[in-house]
Amino acid sequence: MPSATATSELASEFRVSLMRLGRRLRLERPDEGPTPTQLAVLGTLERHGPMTLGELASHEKVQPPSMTRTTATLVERGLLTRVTAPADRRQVQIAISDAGLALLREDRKRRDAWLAGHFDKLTSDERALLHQVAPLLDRLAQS
Amino acid sequence: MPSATATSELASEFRVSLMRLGRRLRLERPDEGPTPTQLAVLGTLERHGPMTLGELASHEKVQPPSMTRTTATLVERGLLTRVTAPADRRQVQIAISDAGLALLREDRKRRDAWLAGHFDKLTSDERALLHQVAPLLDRLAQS
DNA sequence: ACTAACCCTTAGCAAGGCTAATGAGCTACG
DNA sequence: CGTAGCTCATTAGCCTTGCTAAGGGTTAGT
Repeated sequence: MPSATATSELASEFRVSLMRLGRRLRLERPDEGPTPTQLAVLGTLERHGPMTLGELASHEKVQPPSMTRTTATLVERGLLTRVTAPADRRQVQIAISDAGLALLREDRKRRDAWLAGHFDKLTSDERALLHQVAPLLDRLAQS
Repeated sequence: MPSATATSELASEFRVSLMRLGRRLRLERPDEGPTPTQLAVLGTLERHGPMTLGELASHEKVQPPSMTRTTATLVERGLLTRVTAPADRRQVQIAISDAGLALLREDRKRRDAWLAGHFDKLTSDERALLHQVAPLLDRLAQS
């Protein structure tokens, strides 16, 4: 049974570790390729299909203006398509384009290289741990 | 035995989840209090004791100029002390001040409130999972 | 038909990464 | 010694990516 202190301590260390790994991952970005934020958007659209800008924003835990800008960049590069929703013309439907899909797949091989590389060095127990923890992170992010 | 695809997929989803939770955590910041970056620095200094700016930067996975700026802000607010190292006067010793310690402790209660709060809602298995995974994240960040 | 609510965008700000170039201090070697 | 070169930190300046506030177009409700 964890004491209150232990829980708070866990929360604190966990958060710091999270941030460090986030920064470390950011370092792996090649200069040409998409940024982590952009990649997250592409990945989400690939996994969940087209959605409105607002849905996408709330999914990614950012405010709509931030998503407007992020998607604008990606549309400019032809990686997303963006059409006014026919049913409700206030909304904008965002979808990943073929070019986006291609880039995503090609990029993933390279992008996740070191992470996957290091994953390979983990024991299978540790890998299983990460596998279990990913949805948990999402549940925390949702709450 | 995980296939190459599964490993890469795990890496990818894990990364996206990581980013989302990071953003979600960022939202919890009160307007007055220290930012996540600042808090990470304070926490690291509390846990590991005084160190030079360079050590701190490499510990936190940022470049020295970034750490110069971050610490400058914190020194200005009296949360860190900063003295030229006597042995090597190029170096700067950074330490957390009493005010910094006080703020850190007081703030942790509040800051980690929702995370700890949600931790409390997890099963103890899940909590154990997070406990195991924090050092793992650090190992990945180090590599 | 008017008003209210909603979705997105525009404008502008802050935090916090980065690189490149500079300054100050140490070290090693002729 | 003295100087040439390295190392640590800083300065200057850039970019991304969060945010809020305010505004425009669209829809829905009375």
